[in-house]
Amino acid sequence: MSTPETAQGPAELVLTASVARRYYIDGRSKVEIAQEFRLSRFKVARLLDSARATGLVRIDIGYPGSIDVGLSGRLQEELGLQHAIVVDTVDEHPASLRSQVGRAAAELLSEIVAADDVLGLGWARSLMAMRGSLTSLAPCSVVQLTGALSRPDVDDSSIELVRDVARIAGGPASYFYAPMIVPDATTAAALRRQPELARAMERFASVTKAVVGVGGWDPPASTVHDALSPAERKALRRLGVLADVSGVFLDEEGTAVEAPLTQRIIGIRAAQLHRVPEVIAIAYGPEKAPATRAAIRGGYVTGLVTHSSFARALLPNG
Amino acid sequence: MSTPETAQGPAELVLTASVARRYYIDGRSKVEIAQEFRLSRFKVARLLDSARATGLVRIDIGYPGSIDVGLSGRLQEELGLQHAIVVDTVDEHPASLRSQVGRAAAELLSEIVAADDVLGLGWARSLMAMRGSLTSLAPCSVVQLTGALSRPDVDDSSIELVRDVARIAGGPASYFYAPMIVPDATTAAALRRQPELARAMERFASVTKAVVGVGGWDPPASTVHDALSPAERKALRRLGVLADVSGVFLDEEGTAVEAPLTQRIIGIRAAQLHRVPEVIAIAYGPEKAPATRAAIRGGYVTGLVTHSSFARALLPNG
DNA sequence: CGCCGGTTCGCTCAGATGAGCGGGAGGTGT
DNA sequence: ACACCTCCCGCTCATCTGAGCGAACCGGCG
Repeated sequence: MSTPETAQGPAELVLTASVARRYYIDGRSKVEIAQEFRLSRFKVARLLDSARATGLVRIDIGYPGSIDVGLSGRLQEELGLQHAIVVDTVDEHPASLRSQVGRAAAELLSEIVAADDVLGLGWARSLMAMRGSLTSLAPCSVVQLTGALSRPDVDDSSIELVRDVARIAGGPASYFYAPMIVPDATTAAALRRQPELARAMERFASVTKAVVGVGGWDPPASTVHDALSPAERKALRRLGVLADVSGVFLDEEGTAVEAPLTQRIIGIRAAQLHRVPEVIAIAYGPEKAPATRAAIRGGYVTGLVTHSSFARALLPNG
Repeated sequence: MSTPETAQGPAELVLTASVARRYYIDGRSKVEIAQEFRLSRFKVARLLDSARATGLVRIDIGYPGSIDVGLSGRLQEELGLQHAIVVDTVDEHPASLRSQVGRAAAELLSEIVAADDVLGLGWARSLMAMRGSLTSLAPCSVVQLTGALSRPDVDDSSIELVRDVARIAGGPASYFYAPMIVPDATTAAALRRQPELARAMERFASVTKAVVGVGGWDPPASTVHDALSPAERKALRRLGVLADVSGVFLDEEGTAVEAPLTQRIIGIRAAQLHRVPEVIAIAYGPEKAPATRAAIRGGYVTGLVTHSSFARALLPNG
């Protein structure tokens, strides 16, 4: 009743276990095993089936490192991502999360970036953390995707990021000196016409891989959000903006929202970002899950590096 | 240094894990997996190999019941036994051991005895324990192999055992009323000529499976040993007797020893026992390991039901 | 610039494997 | 006693899989 258990006797059980060991541990073929035990190969196959069915043989996919491969795989499959890396975290402290996720992102980048790639970088603290762990990279071009957004608590600038990564890669860097948000659309347009910026922004079209942070509006957790006035925030919220990805505003469905503020942003535009074949978001802190979901839904993000609780928050069921 | 770890990046790791899940858990073929992931089937094979090699996929053979299948298998293989059942015991109390081992023996008997078998039964407390757990048996003949050996602490007689088992099996019983050891060879010879005994003993030759206990002389742990006088014990020891199996005395090599006492025993003879295709010993209490080893070495025992510490004592290494 | 050891990749082909089938043994109801 | 049923076994055949091989690629090094 309580134990479904196999009805077979102990001799068969021992035989089954021995066969299973020969097959799974010693790696012998069923034909060999059949000869050794004087069985038909069909009998061997049936014994192995029953060993699997009854739980005599247990196979589990382990976690030799800090990456939760199970969650990663589910995330990748269920959200249709090209890459998904979930760091298995117990410590949920933001700084710890950021460094672990940043390290995973650095490893991912080392792995998937080739010399002929053009790597676009957004601006986020998580990207800084990534750079901190980045030790090697194929000699690709590195492109700055947005202007700088100064924060009192972060002294690194966006430009430093791009130059550092380019230095590690040993490839050319495309960067420019401009703020991410300017006071009005006219200033922005003027800035964009500057030869230096115009040249840098031409390169957006050739970006093949990008790494970005994701900012959330609801709940608010975005570097961009923090830089705005209450009125500006309210305006965006009225337009249904839920997320920002490298200065691109998205609603719940992941559709790009053209806000007045959009005109004042110096950086890659929605259409260009959408055309980048691979956009990897680094996201931590489960409160950003809705924003990230929107970005993925809209196709603005095709890869994700995050941590366990975030992944679970993102997944439809558990 | 401390972690040999795979040198591959996280994306490959996740891919490998996903492929491994498809293959090992979902049971898909490598060809299918190759199509799903847009890989060659060779690549899939290599990923799976690396998953095994790096420990990403762990396969272990479990223990759903109380039987230690690993030890059982080793015992069976390394000692060349036809059957070996090792009960996984934590409690080493003799009575508990006896009942657990007895139960396993009962299950083994239910499993391997067929209607056309002739089942011989020796005399030992462990056989009593087996009978207590025996609930079903093919309708075979049951044959008493030795006379009775009364002990103050055991009220069941050998004959009861044979009749009980025959009743459970629903087959004919062959038994006789005689003591196991008689005072002299002449009395024994006279007894053996009795029609009743002679008829019963004729059946020894047709026994196809037997269950026996094993008695040890060094250290002493045998029902037979206990029934002897100090002088008799000394005589046997001088002849190199180390074990008794159903009244058959064996030396360290497992060779049958013809002692004066042998003539005084009513029961199956060494040569006849040796011809029984399958002799299963029920043994518990590691002190009997040397005796059991001798019995197996000599080919008098071809199957064993025992417990963990006994099995380990029996095995050459660990 | 060309050579070379090492590595990865995908091919061929023989051998291994799984799905499905039919046949026989043993149990069951009439 | 008979038909029926179910389980278990081993067959065939199409497919899958592993071992070994050569081609292509890569990163030094002369």
